[in-house]
Amino acid sequence: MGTRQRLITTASELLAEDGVGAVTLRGIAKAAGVSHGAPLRHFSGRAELLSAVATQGFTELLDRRTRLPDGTPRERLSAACHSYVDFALRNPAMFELMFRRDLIDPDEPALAAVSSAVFDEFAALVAAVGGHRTDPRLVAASLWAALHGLAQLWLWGGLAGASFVPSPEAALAVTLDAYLG
Amino acid sequence: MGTRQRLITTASELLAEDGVGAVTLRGIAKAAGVSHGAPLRHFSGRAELLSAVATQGFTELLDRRTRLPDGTPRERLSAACHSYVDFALRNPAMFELMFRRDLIDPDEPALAAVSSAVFDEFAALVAAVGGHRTDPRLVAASLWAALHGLAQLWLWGGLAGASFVPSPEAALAVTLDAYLG
DNA sequence: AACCCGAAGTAGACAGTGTCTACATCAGTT
DNA sequence: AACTGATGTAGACACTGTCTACTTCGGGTT
Repeated sequence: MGTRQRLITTASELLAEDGVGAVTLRGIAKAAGVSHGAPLRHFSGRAELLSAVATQGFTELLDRRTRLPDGTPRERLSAACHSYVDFALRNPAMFELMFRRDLIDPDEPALAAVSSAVFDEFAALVAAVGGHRTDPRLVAASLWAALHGLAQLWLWGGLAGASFVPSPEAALAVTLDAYLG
Repeated sequence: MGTRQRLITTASELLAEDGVGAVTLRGIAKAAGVSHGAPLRHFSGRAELLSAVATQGFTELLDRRTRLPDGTPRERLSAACHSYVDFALRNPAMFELMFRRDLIDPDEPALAAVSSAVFDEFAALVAAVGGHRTDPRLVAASLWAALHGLAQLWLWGGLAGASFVPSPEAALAVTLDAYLG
């Protein structure tokens, strides 16, 4: 495995183990067994390396979409929604990195391609269900945002101090009921 | 105005002007006209200062809730939803700071109090509308997450590269229609 | 009045960060 | 054989947050 790929792999491992704050260029280099300047021979800077890591995250998200179980369009859409929230809760650091535009470069071609592919796939699932009053892609954007906010708010622990703490599954059920019920 | 309050005010101004990345402890001190070590006489560290700034953000959010126009419960809830997204889009840096748990301390008493008050206020608005099949607070959590995700996704520009770019107003309309329609 | 003491501010230091530059190594081409 | 470009190293620089002396100064106590 070349140094470039090992840097990406090492960064992914550090990310999963110690969180976004621990993913430092020098730390990655040390963990990969190279000097602190070596990463700059393969990436223009930290943003480009982390963008490559985030691209892997979006790719896994896309893979989950293509491996949905058979069933009615509605069942497939519901499974995709569960899958999105499940991915975020299982890989909190990766999920955070994927939407931290101060750490990654959203204009990175590979990253932009796979992230918009994720949206297009999702929009196709929404369109397949049908029965909407407006453009399915508009509904898809709204529903995706709802899922995204659910994951984000839950990871943030924003409701931890409130008087009422719902489970993410229960909140997701309400969300799906609102859109699909 | 005491130094402590001036530090908070200066930090808020820097945040609004130059974004989250520019809000550095030393930069705040310089802009406030004190030495780089002075802030530590009033705050235990960066997290405590930024938590105070974020608390002001949540307080403004709460103020918006208490100044909703008269009308039916449904109209008031709709106005609150618009207000939330509007706040996020108008104050992107503040909105980002308010949910960056690596920069602030969510357990800060004042911050935890006002943020959960925002949720409780919102849950009360949802409950006033009525007609839900489940606990209104559960619906409130789901709807809040939808609004939050909408603002977040829009600020992130995640759909900028996609083949279809909806306006935030249109997406919000779909969201409200799903929950209230 | 003399003393003290704690709060507030300053300046310096330290480790850590991303990035730049000079240098070394080494395989492949001409 | 000599050059060349890619790859890696080591050092430096400016910047960050935080810690630790050191000063300054105003208000109470004795």
